[in-house]
Amino acid sequence: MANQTEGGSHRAAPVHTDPEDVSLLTALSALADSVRLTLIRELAGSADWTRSCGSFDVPVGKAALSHHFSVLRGAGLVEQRDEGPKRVNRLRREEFDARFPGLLDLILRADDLD
Amino acid sequence: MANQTEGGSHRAAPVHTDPEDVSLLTALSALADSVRLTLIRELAGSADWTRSCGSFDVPVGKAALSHHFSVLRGAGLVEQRDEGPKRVNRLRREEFDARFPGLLDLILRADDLD
DNA sequence: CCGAGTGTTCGATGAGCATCGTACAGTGCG
DNA sequence: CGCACTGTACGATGCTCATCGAACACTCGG
Repeated sequence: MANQTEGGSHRAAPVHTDPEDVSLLTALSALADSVRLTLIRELAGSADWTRSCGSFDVPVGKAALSHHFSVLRGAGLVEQRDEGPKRVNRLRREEFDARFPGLLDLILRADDLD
Repeated sequence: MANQTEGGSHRAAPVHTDPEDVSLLTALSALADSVRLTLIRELAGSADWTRSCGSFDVPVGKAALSHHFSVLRGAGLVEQRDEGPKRVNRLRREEFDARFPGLLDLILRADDLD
């Protein structure tokens, strides 16, 4: 069934995955990409719901960017919400950390990527 | 015949990478594979230098197995040594943990892979 | 109601990589 | 020495995935 609650948006709601349902392999695969790593780290440096998808400084086009956010949602790392014409993001810190303790901290603490 | 000293082996020594020189992306990429994850976990359940490469229960041929160990070495996760005709392995727990604190523990503690 | 801005979807493309089979190179045992 | 065992090197193959361009959908401000 569609879970389209209140009758505000006529837009396809982003599909989220609960971190509890994410396998270790899925989580690691989602993190093993430089673009997604950058997204997560930039997101971690901003307040929740303040960054739209297009506001990130990554060297890929819109289509690829949309794909990356889809992967991040599927790994339980990012939550999205439609706000006007934009889709704003939130890093699921607590939830993801409960499933994979320390992993997110490790990613954010690292000083070099490549 | 007892153990061989420095001048004994005429065999190509395995190329190792110090965990300190491993990037986060390289580490995550190495871990984001079910076969390698299995190798690491099986290795963690055995004493150091007791497991030869062929002694692991993974559904791949010799060639692929050799490749996986090469990746694990390159990520600073595994150390290898030639012992007679076999190549025995050791999980670099302390060293890798010093570079990426908690990551290895997380991998080993996880109860499901996929 | 139109147009600018934002993001998704679709099909195609290219690169990387996991895998295999085979040939090759050491090692040690009989 | 010759042979079984172990692992690596190499070339080929097939699949996954990151990316792009273009078309489409939705929102909001004139």
